[in-house]
Amino acid sequence: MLQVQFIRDHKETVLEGLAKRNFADAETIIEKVLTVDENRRKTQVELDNTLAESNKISKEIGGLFKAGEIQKANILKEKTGVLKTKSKELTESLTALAEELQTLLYLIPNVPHASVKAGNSEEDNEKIFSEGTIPDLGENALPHWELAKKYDIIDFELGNKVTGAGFPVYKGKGARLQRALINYFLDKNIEAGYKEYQVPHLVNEASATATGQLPDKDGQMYHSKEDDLYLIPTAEVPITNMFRGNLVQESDFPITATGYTPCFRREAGSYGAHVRGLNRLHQFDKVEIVRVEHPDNSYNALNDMVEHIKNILRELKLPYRILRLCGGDTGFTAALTFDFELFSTAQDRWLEISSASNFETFQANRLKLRFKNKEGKSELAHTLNGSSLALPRVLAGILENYQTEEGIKIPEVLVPYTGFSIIN
RNA sequence: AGAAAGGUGGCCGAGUGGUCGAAGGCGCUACCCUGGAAAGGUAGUAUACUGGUAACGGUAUCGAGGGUUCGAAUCCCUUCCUUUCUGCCA
Repeated sequence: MLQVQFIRDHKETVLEGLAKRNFADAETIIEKVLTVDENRRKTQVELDNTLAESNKISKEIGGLFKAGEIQKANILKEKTGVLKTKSKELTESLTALAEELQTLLYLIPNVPHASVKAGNSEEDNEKIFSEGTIPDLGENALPHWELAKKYDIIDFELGNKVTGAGFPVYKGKGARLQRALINYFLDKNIEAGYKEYQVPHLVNEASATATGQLPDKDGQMYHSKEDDLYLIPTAEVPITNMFRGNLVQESDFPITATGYTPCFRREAGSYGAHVRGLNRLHQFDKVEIVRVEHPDNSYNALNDMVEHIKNILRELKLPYRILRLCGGDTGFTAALTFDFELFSTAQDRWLEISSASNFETFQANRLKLRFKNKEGKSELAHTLNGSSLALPRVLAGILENYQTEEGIKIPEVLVPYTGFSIIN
């Protein structure tokens, strides 16, 4: 959520930013925000004055009662009746205006960073880096879902039976490879200075709202109605919310966190070949990294995160590229996002495996996550997060890119974690 | 799940209807004292919204939301959370 104050002071910047996202009706909404905000302030002042008067009279009444001047007190009492009605009305309109403002602000996405290019879809994303060799697998290369069946390491039908589509069962070496990847990722993150957390997999409404899942993506989360809890779509939600409402010291920066969790997504409305196999699931595993940073340092931090993820993919010897997302493809809450895509040789397409973003103050505003600056004032911090990394597509990439006549080789760095070097 | 007790500022803790944003202590900051430090002394030290160039004001906030009252941290209702006991159990 953007700060009203910011919109008030930097209207043009906001409009230019939203134009890069191709955000419809930006001008209308911003104008409305400004009008409602002005009304809100006016009402606030009027209410404050009314209450001030009422408070003053109450004090006088107290004094009169003490002095035994009951009659005078009773006269004043009548006066407060009018003020009470007035303040009640004003409170109601203030609440209504505040709600209206809030609803409007929830509609407005983050203002993209200066480096973000205008654009509508993934077509307009900029490729800024690529690395790794795409292996020559020959004619007989199989997509991962065929390989999974051939070696009996992932069972989609079994998951179907137990739960439904999009909930695979990992078996034998498949399960061990999955567990190895989780441990490997966590170890890499810890080595880079991230503190490991094990967090709840269900969150309350306040948490889902603070990181921006609600109200924007309501239908995309699994929801336990009875307890009013949401299954997390990403570890970003519980991890970032650990810091909700905090007032930290500048010396606490950088605050870094990593955690492994399963992620649950309803993925309502996804169909077709692009969702085959591990490409899109209702439950998948992911290791996440989160940072809370001083505003002056958040883009350095984002850079660090990108370098860190590069490093992991380099070690795994997987061919990948990095995209800087265009305005239209950048998530609602992010100011700048780098997507990492892995080349799936057998599917002949790029698969998104990580996304690293700086949210600037957009999340911190809802989170009320602040720090004391040098002047002793509290100021919103910047939050960032990234996947390091998402499991299923990395797994798919390994299966596909490392397939040989003899079986699927395991990347060298993973062998100490798996305890075997080939799946055959 | 049932019963009881409780939720007050960065922390501890007092406060059961009136100048209480809240005693006292700890912590923190500045200054005094000191060769330096400790101890001691003095002062300051919540957040949000809002008015004002500023100085300085106003309003709200004692878990949250309602209510009673001229007036609520204090009384009533709802709700959430914590602790203890009982129950259940990985």
